Amino acid sequence: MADNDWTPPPVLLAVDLVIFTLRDAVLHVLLVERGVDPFRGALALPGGFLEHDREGVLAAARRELQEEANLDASQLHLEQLGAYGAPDRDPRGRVVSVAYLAIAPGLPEPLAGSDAARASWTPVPDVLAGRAKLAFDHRDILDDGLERARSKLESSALATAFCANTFTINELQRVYEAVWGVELDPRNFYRKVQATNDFIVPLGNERRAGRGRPARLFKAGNQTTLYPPLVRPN
Amino acid sequence: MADNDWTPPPVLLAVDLVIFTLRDAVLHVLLVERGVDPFRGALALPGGFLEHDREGVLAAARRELQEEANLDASQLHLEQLGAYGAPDRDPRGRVVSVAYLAIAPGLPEPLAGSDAARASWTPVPDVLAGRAKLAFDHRDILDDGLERARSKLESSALATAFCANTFTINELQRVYEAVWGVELDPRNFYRKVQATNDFIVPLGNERRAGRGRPARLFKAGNQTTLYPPLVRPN
DNA sequence: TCAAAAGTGTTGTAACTACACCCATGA
DNA sequence: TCATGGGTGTAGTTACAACACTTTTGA
Repeated sequence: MADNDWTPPPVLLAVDLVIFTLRDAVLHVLLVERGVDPFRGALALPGGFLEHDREGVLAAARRELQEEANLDASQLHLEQLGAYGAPDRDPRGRVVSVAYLAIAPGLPEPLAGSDAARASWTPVPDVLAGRAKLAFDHRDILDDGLERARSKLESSALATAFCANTFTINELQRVYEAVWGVELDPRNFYRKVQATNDFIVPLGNERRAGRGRPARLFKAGNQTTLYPPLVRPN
Repeated sequence: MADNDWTPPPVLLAVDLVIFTLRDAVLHVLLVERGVDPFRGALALPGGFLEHDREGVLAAARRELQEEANLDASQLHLEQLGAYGAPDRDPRGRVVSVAYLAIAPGLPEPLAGSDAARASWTPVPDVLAGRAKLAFDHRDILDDGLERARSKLESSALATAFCANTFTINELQRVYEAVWGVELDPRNFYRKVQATNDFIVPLGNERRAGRGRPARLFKAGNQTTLYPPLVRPN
């Protein structure tokens, strides 16, 4: 912190959100179509500026989550990714953005709510393959968010944030497979997640899904760190 | 990114640095004594405001590293920790700070250079035990920086950033012990670091240190990720 | 009775902890 | 010749990938 009376240049502060969910066993990210220049018509991460100078950065992230995605931050996993402050990242002027990573369970309906009209779930593989171009440096932010999610699946119980209140072990496995982009052995996965103390807790009832043996239902346990970790292949 | 023409409130943007080094096998952090209110006389992380509105956040971190610590950023490990944006974190007004973690090799002299006069290396255990109080939310930032360093020692070659160009395996072990706050078995450590491909490379020569068998000298290899990781006990 | 999904057993191996032991040096 | 620190050998253990196998269901 500078110790003199010189006044530093103000910058505009924004928050951007990387919101992941799983839809049909594919990882999706919420993107909005921009209605104004720059990058009019391009896709961008949802986000916005701080509303007033008493609003905390985390509070702004929660507000945008509600406004742009109609999601309740208190029900979701939300963590900071970092600040993006390259001087030329926004052609309009000096904007520094603090990015957040949010994880939502798969939702039956795409989205509802006023501001969320332009928002849509986009398959992450489409973005990675370059089939969906992002505005500003949002591709970098998305890459960082994806890497954060991938690495936190290894050592934390983050995967349960992708699931509904109750889920089967197979559903949990699909989370790992979609985020990591790999296939896992269901038999080894089955034992590994159950061996980790209080990662998932059985509910006693089962779910019949057409054919095959019914799967036991689980809910998320209280454990936040996974020991031993589930290490991704490669 | 908001799509309207309303002008958001500007905030002041600062950078703060968590600079770690090892001195006499104890982890130290660089702290400066504040010369002005608020928190006059208290200790704080080195840092400062953005100098002009074309200065990138990373560039500001590098500049502060040079000005306040007389350290050359191109020689050091420097990575972003995150943004600290609680609305009441600075009593002077709305200041959002982007924190960086820097790792410096143990230096023979404390520090030299004009602005660095008030800066001094403080033992991290003193801060953790509450024997050195920090201004603002700098204690939180320090905690986050320490946790980041601890976890990156596990899976990256960060430990070599604490060492001089050439070092012995024992010196590398002291890095792990100081940062993790544990004791490690030197015989297992010896093999583990050498088994990791291109983590450290032997130089062929040795160092005599008074008594005992001379130790082989190594330099950092090109490997950045450690596989298998060195996992900390507990 | 067959396909599909859930769940169990077992083998071989990588990587680790713990500790006994030997080597090279200065005092 | 002893203390000190460098370096090697090895037994017991944990965790895991790979895959054969059994169980339970719907069609």
